[in-house]
Amino acid sequence: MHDVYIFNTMGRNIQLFKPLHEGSVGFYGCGPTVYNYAHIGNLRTYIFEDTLVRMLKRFGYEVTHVMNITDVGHLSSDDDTGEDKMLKSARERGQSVLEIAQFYTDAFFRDTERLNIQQPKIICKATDHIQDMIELIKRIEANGYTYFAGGNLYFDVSKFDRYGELAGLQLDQLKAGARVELDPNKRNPFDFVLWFTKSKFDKQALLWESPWGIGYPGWHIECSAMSMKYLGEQFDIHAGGVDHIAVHHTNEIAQSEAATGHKWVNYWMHAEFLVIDKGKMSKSSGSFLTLESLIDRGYDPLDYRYFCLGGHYRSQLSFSWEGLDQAKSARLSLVDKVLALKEKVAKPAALSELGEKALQYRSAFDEALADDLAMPRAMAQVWNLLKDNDVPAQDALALILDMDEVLGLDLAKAQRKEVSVDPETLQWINSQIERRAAAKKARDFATADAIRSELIAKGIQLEDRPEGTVWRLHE
RNA sequence: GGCGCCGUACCCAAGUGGUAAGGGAGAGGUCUGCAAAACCUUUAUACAUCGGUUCGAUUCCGAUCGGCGCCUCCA
Repeated sequence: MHDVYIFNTMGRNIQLFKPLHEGSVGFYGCGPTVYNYAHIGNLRTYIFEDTLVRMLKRFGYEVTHVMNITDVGHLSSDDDTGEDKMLKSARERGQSVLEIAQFYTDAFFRDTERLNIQQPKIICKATDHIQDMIELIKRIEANGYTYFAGGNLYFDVSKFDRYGELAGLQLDQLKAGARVELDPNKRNPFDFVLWFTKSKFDKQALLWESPWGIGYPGWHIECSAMSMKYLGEQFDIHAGGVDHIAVHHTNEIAQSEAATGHKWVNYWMHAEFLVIDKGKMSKSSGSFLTLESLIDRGYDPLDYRYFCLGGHYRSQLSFSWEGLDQAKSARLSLVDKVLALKEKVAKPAALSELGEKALQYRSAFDEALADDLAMPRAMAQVWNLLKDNDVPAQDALALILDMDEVLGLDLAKAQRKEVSVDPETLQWINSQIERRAAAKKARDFATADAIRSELIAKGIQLEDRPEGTVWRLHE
């Protein structure tokens, strides 16, 4: 097992990762609220989490990855003035909440699959765990951390000493929320709702019985309840986007530890934003790009995955079409190199028999991974390996495929796109190639070049190799 | 108003107290009838600005300018 260092938001420094149970990792990643499509900024975070899990597995850990699906309780604001996002979406589209949730859940996993993101071991829906949430809230209440006001059960942050530690919040800066419309029921602006029974919006189907009345859970409680259910009352790593630090995760910590009386999560990891036009991508600002829209523009989802691998997860990454083009070129080049290696050697070397040079690259690659998931440095090693002519081809192939277990670029399955061309076109192309070969033989280069031009105009690029002419689709 | 982050070549992006990884793009070359592909070489004399600490700073400290994020739903 390899030592792994990660940046812990709690403490804001890089720490040696020590799992609760040797050899295994309990990992909870905040999942999507399924009221709309995920945009590529959201997807960056899931690519990060996937890379993290792959890295831990590479170093010998057994990872139990849990992800929630938020299909209720996530309000458009954190007091009772907000409307539930799911209900709002359902109302606007004239569909049931169930239909909306299912539709966008499917869309989400279709995206993650196309990005070669491995499915979490456990995927849990909030609506399937209402009872777990109620039980947890009862514990919080029994421990004296709650109060009931205006029909809702609130968490009283003043009762929790360490409130705000994750984000470095200071409770005495209450006026910080001056811009926000305050919920008059709250004793403290940072208090948050555990259970709603009252809201000005029509709740219809999404209501459950509870000790506090018929209603629905606050947003934060689902992550506490479900993570504890599947990972235990204390577990190793909890990850999400940086936007969750100050509110969502801060509140999760407060309620979780208020319920159990002990520490909940050991390491907090947060992915920075994808920014576009000097701002984060968001559903409201109009800068909303889905994976589908990238595909429509001719990109492979893995181009985007490669793009994300180019920046460190704790740094904002600037998205631009030019940047995506660059990632696409680089990825295609990588695929070409792997294909060339595959053509060169019958089969890759066994990892246990790698030569010294290859082992050096492997070691440097692993060092980068183990140093807070430094993917840009890891990628540099990939390229250094591929450029080094002193590494035997079978070693290089074995190692690049080994590295790809973490990169997730699907290099093992890499193949030339040309295989998808229909037989008729194929026959035509081959006949053109034969005509050109004949012209070349007769030293009629004008005709030969004309044929080549005609093909390139149709997106077919010829390559004269020593063993004969081959072609490829040209983009 | 409070808290935090960032500013590295044409673009994306690492990194270090002792003068800068990698990728894309560009340039030159080898090969080729010519291309393409491949390969080779090449592309940052002040790493935003101004001070300070230091033998020495891009890397540490302070200020300034610019950008971003969170504090409000948000990955």
